[in-house]
Amino acid sequence: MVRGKVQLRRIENPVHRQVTFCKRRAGLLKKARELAVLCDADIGIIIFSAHGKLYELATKGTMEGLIERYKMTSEEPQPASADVNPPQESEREISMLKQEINLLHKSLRYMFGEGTSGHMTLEEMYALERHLEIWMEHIRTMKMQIMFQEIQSLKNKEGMLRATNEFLQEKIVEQNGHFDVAPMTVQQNGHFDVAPLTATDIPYPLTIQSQLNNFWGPEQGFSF
Amino acid sequence: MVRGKVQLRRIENPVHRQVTFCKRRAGLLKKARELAVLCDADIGIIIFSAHGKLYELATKGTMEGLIERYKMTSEEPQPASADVNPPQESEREISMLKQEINLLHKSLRYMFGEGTSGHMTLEEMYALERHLEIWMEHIRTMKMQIMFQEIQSLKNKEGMLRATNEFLQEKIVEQNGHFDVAPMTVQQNGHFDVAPLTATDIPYPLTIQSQLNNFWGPEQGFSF
DNA sequence: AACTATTTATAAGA
DNA sequence: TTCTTATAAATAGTT
Repeated sequence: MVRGKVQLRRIENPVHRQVTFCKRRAGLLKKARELAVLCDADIGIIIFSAHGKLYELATKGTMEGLIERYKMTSEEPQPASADVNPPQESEREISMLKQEINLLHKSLRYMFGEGTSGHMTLEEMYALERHLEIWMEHIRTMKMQIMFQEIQSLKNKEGMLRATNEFLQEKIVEQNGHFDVAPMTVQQNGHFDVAPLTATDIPYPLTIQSQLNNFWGPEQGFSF
Repeated sequence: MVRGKVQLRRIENPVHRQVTFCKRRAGLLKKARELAVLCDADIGIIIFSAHGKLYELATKGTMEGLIERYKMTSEEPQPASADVNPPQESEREISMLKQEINLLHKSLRYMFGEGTSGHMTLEEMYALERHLEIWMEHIRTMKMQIMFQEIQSLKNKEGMLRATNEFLQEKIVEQNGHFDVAPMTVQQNGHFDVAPLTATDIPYPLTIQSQLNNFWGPEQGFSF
């Protein structure tokens, strides 16, 4: 454009070309900055020199941000491809999602006793606490159901055995006319004391265990 | 500029601003095209007007192509900052993370019976199946521990009561010289049959239930 | 990198 | 928006 109009074609002289590239590149970026300021526009410019060197300008935020916005805007006509956020948004979202997944994994590990809770941060512990409150409700409900079943079963068995004992004792009294068997008592520690008997090493039928296995069942109990 | 130097600040008059935007935008793009041709450069320009309208120029290939090249070139020098992925990568990652979180939430809901499994897709069911396999291992382990404790406790009680019964029967035989009490048997259904006794509505001491509650404990059992 | 003669871009007005 | 035009800005060629 000066001192001899420039032809709109590649400058063959490498030195001339390099100089012109340098000058015009600066001019282009200056014009872009002016346009951005004067007209309140957001401009991103990417320039690759003939040798592949990168020059860039982003008049607002980062180039990545402008690119994201570009993709959002230019893809809108095709609403098929869903959420393309600005990059800070994307990164924040990724970070938050990763955090949540991490917490869920840790929670599961923690719940099932695989992880050492020492690896959790305080923040994670707070979050986990909230989750655990909900889960504890479910667990308590399940526990209560199981307890109820178990208690019913034991009540039944205990009652039967006690009735048998009473019956036998009555029989003895009936036939003997006097008590020489002390009444059986159930202690708080869950052990039985029968006065005239040393209750060590008393054999018991395996059928009891079989029945219990059947009651809990390999597919029953906690298998929900 | 012309007829009065232009201040490098936003043009307040909206009409002037719009006109200037139009003119200078055209000029900028023209300059960019000239630079690209003269100096054999590849240039991409993204312009967002103040109202969000997009204008773009790519002197070689498509804007997407230039963006890809930009990301490749600009990320190479900084291998330190971790995952600044190309946008498809980011989107894919977000999508996958969201999917996993969704699955975990659904799994928890499913596990604790809140959700209707009908809302899960086949893919989710497969993934959940893999998770459940692991969790089932933990649950089974826990169940086995509880079963073991319970069985030990019941063995103890049953053994005690059986010993007591045997002792009482011996007592009777000893004093009577003959059997008129049928031996107690334990059936597969978990009910006791005592020959001379109709075992309905037999009272039992509440201490049994108290002991069981203590055994499971409001803070014991599943409270891990 | 600096200079400068010109061309080019463009602000204001129509 | 587009055209005109006076003038500022950009820059090719030179040093």
